Amino acid sequence: MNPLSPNSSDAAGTDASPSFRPLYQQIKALITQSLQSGEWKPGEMMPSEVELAGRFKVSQGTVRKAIDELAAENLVVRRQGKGTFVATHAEERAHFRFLRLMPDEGVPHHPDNRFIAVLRIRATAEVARLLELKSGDAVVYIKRVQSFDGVPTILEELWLPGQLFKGLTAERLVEYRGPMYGLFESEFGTRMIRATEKIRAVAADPVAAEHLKVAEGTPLLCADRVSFSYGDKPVELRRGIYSTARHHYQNELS
Amino acid sequence: MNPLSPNSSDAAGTDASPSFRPLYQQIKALITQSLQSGEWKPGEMMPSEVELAGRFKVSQGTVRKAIDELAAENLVVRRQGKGTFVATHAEERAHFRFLRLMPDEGVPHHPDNRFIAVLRIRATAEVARLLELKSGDAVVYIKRVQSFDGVPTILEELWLPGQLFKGLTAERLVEYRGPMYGLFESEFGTRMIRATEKIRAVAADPVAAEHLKVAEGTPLLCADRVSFSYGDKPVELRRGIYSTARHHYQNELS
DNA sequence: AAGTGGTCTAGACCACTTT
DNA sequence: AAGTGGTCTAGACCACTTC
Repeated sequence: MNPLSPNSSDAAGTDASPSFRPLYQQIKALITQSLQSGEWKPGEMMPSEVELAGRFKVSQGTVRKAIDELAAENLVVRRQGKGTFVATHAEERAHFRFLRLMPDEGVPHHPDNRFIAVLRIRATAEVARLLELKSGDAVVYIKRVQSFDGVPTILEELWLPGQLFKGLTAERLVEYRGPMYGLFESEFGTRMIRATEKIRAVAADPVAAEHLKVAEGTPLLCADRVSFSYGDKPVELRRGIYSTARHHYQNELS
Repeated sequence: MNPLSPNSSDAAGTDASPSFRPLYQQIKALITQSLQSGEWKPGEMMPSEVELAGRFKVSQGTVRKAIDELAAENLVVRRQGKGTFVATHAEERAHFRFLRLMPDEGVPHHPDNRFIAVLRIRATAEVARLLELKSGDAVVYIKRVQSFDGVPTILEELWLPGQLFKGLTAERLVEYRGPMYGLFESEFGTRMIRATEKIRAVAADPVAAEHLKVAEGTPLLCADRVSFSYGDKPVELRRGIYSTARHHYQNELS
C-alpha cells in the first residue's frame, strides 16, 4: 500500500471511487508544492528521479510521468545526463518565451530599456479586479519604452501587487540586466509561469505617438496581459503598445 | 531483435550510434504515415494499442508513447474506454482552435459567412514562395466577410494551391456547414495540422472600410497565416483583417 | 463479459555528462 | 566508473464504455 490517498480497495467502506486521482498527479502536486515553497530555487537542480521515487515511495516511472508534465508546462527543464532543473527566467532562451514581437527581417535581439515612471499608487477598480486585490490596495506602476536598434517600438505599462514587490525601485530596475521576470523571480520570489493576452488594434494617442515617434492616429497593437504564478494567482498586469512598422506579433497555432 | 532499424549492436560494423533514434519515434513516424495516406480517415477509430503493438512487434508501452506525442500534437484524440480516433476539423470544439478572435463579452459563437469572390488565378511571386509553388502556378483565391450577430468583423482572403483544390467552387463553399477546414479535409483530403501567424496593426483601406463598415483609417488587426499539413507542407495562405471594436485576439502564453 | 485506454511496477539497458 | 535522464519490456491491474 502506498502512503498517499488510496483510490480504491481501501481499509473499509464501499469505495465506489467517486473521485479517482492518479498517483502521478498526486506526486506532481507534491513536487509543485516544493517548487512553490522554494525548496529548490530557480536554476537549481532538483533531486534525481530515483531519489524522489524513494522519498515518495513510488516507482521511478511514476515520478517520471509527474516530471514529464511539469516539463511540458515549463516549470522544470530536463537535461539528459545532468539532471532536472527548476526553470528560470534568468536565461537567454527564456527571454523570448513571453516576448512575441519579432523583427520582420533579421534575428531577434534584446531591446534597450528606458524607464519613464516607477510609482507606488492605489489600485483602480479595474486593476484590483484583475489582480484579485481590493480597490485602493497598493500597486507598483511602471512605464517604460523599449527600443530596437535605437527605434522606440514598445510602450509598456505594468501594474504589480504592492505587497509582493515591496523593495522595487527604479534603481533596481535600471541596474538589472536581462528580462524583468528574472528580477521578479530572483529578488522578489515571484515566478511567472503562464499568461493570457488580449490583442487589439488601436490608434496612437498623443502620449503613445510621442514615445514611439509616430504620428497620432497611427495604428498600433495593444496587448493586455495578465500573468499568473503558481496556483493561478495573478501577479502582473501589463499593457504593451507595439509599433508594427518593422515588427510583428508572432504566434504559432497548433 | 525488433524489425525496425537497430540503434546499436547491429550485425557488424563499428556502430558508434551516430544518429540515435528511439523506437517509439520510429513507430510514431509509421503511424503518421498511415494517417497521411488516409489508411484511417478523420473521425475514424484507429487500431487499438495492443493491435498496433502486435503489428509493429513492440510493447504496448512503446506504442503508447508514440500515440501520446501524436495526441499532444492534436493529430489524434484518445477517448478512454472507446479508442483512439483520427482528429477531425468537423467537430464543434475544433472550430475555435484556429479562430482566436473572441468577443469582448459573451460566449463565442459561429460567424455568418458571405463569400465575395472564389476565383482561380495565377500565383504571384510572393504567394508562390510561401506556398512553395512556382510563380504563375494555379491557385484558388477566396475572399469573404464573416459577421457576428450581423456585425461584419472579419475580412478574409485565402490562397490555396490549385492542384490540391481542383473541384472547389463557390457553391461547395456556400452549402457547406461548419469550418472551411472541415470541407478541405473531407472533400479534398487536405488536413491542416499547424499554422503560424504574423500579426500587425493596419489602417482600414477603402475596401476594408467598406466591407467592415468602418471609417477609412480605422485601426484593424491584420493576421497573415500560413497553414501546414503533414510533413510541414504549406497548403493555405490566409490574410485576416479583424475589426477589434467588440472582439479581441486571444492568446495563451505558456 | 469483453474491449478500450490509463496507471503502476520492477527491472534491464542505453545515451549523456561529469568525475 | 558513477550518476543522471531516456528507452523498452512484460505483466498486473484500474477506469471507462459497450455489448
